[in-house]
Amino acid sequence: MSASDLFLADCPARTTLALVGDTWSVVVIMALGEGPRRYGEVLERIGGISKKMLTQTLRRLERNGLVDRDGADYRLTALGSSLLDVVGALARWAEEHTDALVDAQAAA
Amino acid sequence: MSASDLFLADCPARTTLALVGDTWSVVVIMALGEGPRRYGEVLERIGGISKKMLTQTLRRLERNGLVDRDGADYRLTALGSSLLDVVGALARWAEEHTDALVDAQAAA
DNA sequence: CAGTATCCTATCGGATACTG
DNA sequence: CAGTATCCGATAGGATACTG
Repeated sequence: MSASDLFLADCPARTTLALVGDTWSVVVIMALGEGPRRYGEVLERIGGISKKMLTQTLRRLERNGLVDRDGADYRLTALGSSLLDVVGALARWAEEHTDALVDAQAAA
Repeated sequence: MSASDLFLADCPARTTLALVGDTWSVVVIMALGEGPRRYGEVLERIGGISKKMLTQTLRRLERNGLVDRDGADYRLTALGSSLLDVVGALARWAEEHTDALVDAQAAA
């Protein structure tokens, strides 16, 4: 079914998955999904992120072509926007199922 | 728009996001999405995963109510299945946009 | 077969202080 | 304002060997 098999070790899709496999990428993408933002705006929008991690996350997203940068102005690229939908679904799931997750943890 | 705001630092959805914020959770969920599997089957299905990480990932998913366990038989719970759709979309995105990602990295 | 135990390195991520 | 530099602890993750 899949052209490239996610279950293969050398599959590039694995690398791609790793892109969102960290604490902040998803949240930063969501933040920029609201529109172009300046560094300081993103920093304020996202509670708890440090300047270090914000810079680091933005640089990686930029390096992977998901974010476009002009000085301190950041915005999603077309590629980044296409990820926004997927990531949005993930965030929505997270928000909707938080109770169930918390319950499960408590029961364990 | 969102009941719980993903951008707030103390939002439980953040914790939930962290659940898939690692290398293996998504792949393991995809693997179990194909049906109930035994430990060794999952290990063989997923290239490159170590026994240590498989066990660790399965335990965490179990603790969070996404995976049900009976001895060495594992399967997704209803909650886990609901995540499968979302995670599937993510995996599909990863597979579809691999080329663009690779190009972007090369250009950088 | 299904793990556990141990060791090791790399990365994650926060705190703080500094710079142009 | 928009970072960079440095230090620190915690976790991720691989390799290998061992156990019932």
